[in-house]
Amino acid sequence: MRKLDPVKHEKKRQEILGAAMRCFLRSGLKGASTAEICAEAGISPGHLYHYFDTRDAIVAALIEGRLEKVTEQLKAGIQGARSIVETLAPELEGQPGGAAAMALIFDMMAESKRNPEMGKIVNSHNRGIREILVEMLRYGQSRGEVEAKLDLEVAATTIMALMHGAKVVAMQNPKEAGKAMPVLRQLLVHLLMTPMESAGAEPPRAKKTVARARS
Amino acid sequence: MRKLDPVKHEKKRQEILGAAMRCFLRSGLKGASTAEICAEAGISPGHLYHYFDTRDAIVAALIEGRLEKVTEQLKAGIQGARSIVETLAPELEGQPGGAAAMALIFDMMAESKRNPEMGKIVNSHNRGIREILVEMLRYGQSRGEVEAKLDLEVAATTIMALMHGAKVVAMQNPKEAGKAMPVLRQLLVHLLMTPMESAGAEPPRAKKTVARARS
Amino acid sequence: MRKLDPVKHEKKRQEILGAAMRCFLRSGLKGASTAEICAEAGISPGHLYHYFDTRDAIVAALIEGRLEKVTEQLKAGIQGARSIVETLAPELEGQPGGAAAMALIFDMMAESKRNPEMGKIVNSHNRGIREILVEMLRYGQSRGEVEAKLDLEVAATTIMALMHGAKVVAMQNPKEAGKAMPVLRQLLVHLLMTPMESAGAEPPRAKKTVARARS
Amino acid sequence: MRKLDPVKHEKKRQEILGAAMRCFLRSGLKGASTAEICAEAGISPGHLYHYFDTRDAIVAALIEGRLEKVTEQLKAGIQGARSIVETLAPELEGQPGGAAAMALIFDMMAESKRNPEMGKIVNSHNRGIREILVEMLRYGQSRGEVEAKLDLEVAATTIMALMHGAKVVAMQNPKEAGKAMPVLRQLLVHLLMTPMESAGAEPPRAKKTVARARS
DNA sequence: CATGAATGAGTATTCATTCAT
DNA sequence: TATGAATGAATACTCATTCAT
Repeated sequence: MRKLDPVKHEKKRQEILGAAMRCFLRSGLKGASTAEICAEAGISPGHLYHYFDTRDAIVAALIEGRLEKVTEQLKAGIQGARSIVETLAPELEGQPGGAAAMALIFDMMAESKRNPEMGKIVNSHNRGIREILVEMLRYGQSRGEVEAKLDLEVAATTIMALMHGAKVVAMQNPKEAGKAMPVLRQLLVHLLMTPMESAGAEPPRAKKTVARARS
Repeated sequence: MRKLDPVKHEKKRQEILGAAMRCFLRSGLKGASTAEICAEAGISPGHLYHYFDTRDAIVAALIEGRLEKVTEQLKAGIQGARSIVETLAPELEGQPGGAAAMALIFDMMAESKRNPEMGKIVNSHNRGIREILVEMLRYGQSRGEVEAKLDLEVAATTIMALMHGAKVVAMQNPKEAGKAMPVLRQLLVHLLMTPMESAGAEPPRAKKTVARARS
Repeated sequence: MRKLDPVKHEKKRQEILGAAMRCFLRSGLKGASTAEICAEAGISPGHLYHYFDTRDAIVAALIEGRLEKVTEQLKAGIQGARSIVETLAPELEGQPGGAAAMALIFDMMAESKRNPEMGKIVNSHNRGIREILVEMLRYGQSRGEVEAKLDLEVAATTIMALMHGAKVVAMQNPKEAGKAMPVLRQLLVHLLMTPMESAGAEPPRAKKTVARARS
Repeated sequence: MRKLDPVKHEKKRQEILGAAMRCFLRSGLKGASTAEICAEAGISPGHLYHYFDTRDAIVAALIEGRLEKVTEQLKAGIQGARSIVETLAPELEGQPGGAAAMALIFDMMAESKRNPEMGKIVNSHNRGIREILVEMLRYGQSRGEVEAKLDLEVAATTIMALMHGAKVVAMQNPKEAGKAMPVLRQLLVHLLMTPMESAGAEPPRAKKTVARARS
């Protein structure tokens, strides 16, 4: 008798989160008020707090959810045995939600720099994504898809930069960005595959080698 | 809004803009209130409206100023007869203002997607920057620094993606990003030197070089 | 509000009242919310209204209960055949609950001035207490413990003033108040023993002195 | 040009405080909302915060003001060369504002137990009042109006208890309280003047006396 | 040019209470 | 008997902006 229906509760929670997402897409992370969210969700202002302690809790849940989704997609890509480039290609293109979704992502990034609570969430997920990328690259190395001597950590960071950069230009100018995507893809290929001329001589600390990064 | 002494007026205006910038860096584009700005600028709330019709006008002026600065820097670089890579290198690295400055840039980008007024400003400047880049690349071609067959518009867009991507990772994880910057630089070199149409072709210039990263 | 098992119902009611009292002591009469009370009582917000029609009903019940307790204590004192001074002495000292309990009493007194419903309750109990005191004094007269000519109604009011005054100083400054209590007790003795009509007369019983207090 | 008219500012501030006091008298310290206060003062909700940082700041200012008034009255009394009893007599009677004013005083006392900020204010003023009383009593001793051996600190505390007790009964039952006031006055006289029988032998620590107080 | 008084809609959040289950 | 979903008015407080001086 304690919890009559935790399933229903969670369902409503997700419903509200959906409404909140629509509001944030429409009005921005700071621009959407609790009133707007309640109206969108079709609930009373007080009722919102039955599901979330705080407006920030909604934002946090949303960021977390979004990042989890990205993580899952990457993970799914890695397990799908497709080539790394094919797996990452969609990330180099626009988001499904379009410009608004990307604007929201930038809102979130900016917010995570100012609100330490969200900074933690975002940072932890960034780390998670980089780990996935590293794993993906390592697997790529074992298949010969990725240059063996590549410093995977640094490569992962670089890939993230490519992904984010692609998103920015996609947001600002989708048309031009579309044309640039194949180029970005070629840069990605180049990053993964660069043939090393100084191949013969690899000293333990790899003097003339490529993509050597040290933590 | 009448100005008796236009010089002094403009000076004060810039002073206020400086104060506003400090506030925006501190509290975000939406987070800084006019009250905060007035306090920082040492003026009364009413007086603010002698210099700006609206809070948004401050934001617009600030965005405009910031973009003009970037444009000028690029222009200065092009005229300094340095190589393209050298000119663009600083853009691949962190901003002077640090993470806060980058967070603010993302605030601005997000805002420009939602506020059409600012969208216009940002778009026009984006176009300006791309034109500068194109010009820069064309000049590079004439010097043999840039592959002749490169589609300059597309290359410019790609460069902008690299620049933005670098900023994002620099904001989120300055340490790792520092290591990735040389790699991004190598990708830039590759972009300029490679005939991108011939997919993944053999780059004759990628000799001792590519993607060597070292902290 | 229907009660199937009146005994159990009343038991639960008292349980809730206890929880409410703890909340009121902690957060004040206005400061404690129904939510806080429900949490403390371990029941759901809706369930509270099976036992009380209104938040005010809880307050009323609590005031009533508290006053009944005081009344009973006084009655018990009177029947215990102890001297009046001994019976009243504890009332001149601090409350068991300490400062919080006294603060709550003052909350209640203030509330009773503004909420007529509670005013009635408090007034009726005040009258009850005065009657008890009068009865007590009359019995004291019959034993020669109380001056025969004393106006008992007035004396009872005065005693109530002493009791309340003691509580105030005990709440505000328990340390100093502790030293003043014996003095108040002497004033009580003086009140009972002196024919008050003869203004400032020579008190034959004030032998070994009054009001000598030491810091 | 800095401050156009600090006098006007202070005047308005006092005006608002007056309105707030009326609200607190009407609805209680916790019961009066900022909206109610603004309406009573005839200002907009936002404007209130031009004069006070916080609702609590209003309460604090009000408590402080009220206590200062009491302090001044006592001081005026002491300097007016009237007898102590005459000076204190009005304090034993009802407040000018009637029951509501007293209810508010009890609200304040209760609040000062829960809000440390106000606790400080109230405590400091309580100390101030006790010091005035002590001074008053010392002066009385020099005039022979007060028994020489009286412990002035303890006597002051006792007097405060009488004053507060008088207020409580005045609030709860003004009619009966009116009759009791002369008795309280006699108790006060008794407290101040009690002739010590064990007068000859005053050991430093007052052995055989009565009203020996010890914590 | 400059002040600060003034506004009123808007902010997130809390509240006592009701109701379907 | 008991739950927790749901309400909507109320809470203290902030905001960009206007205006008389």
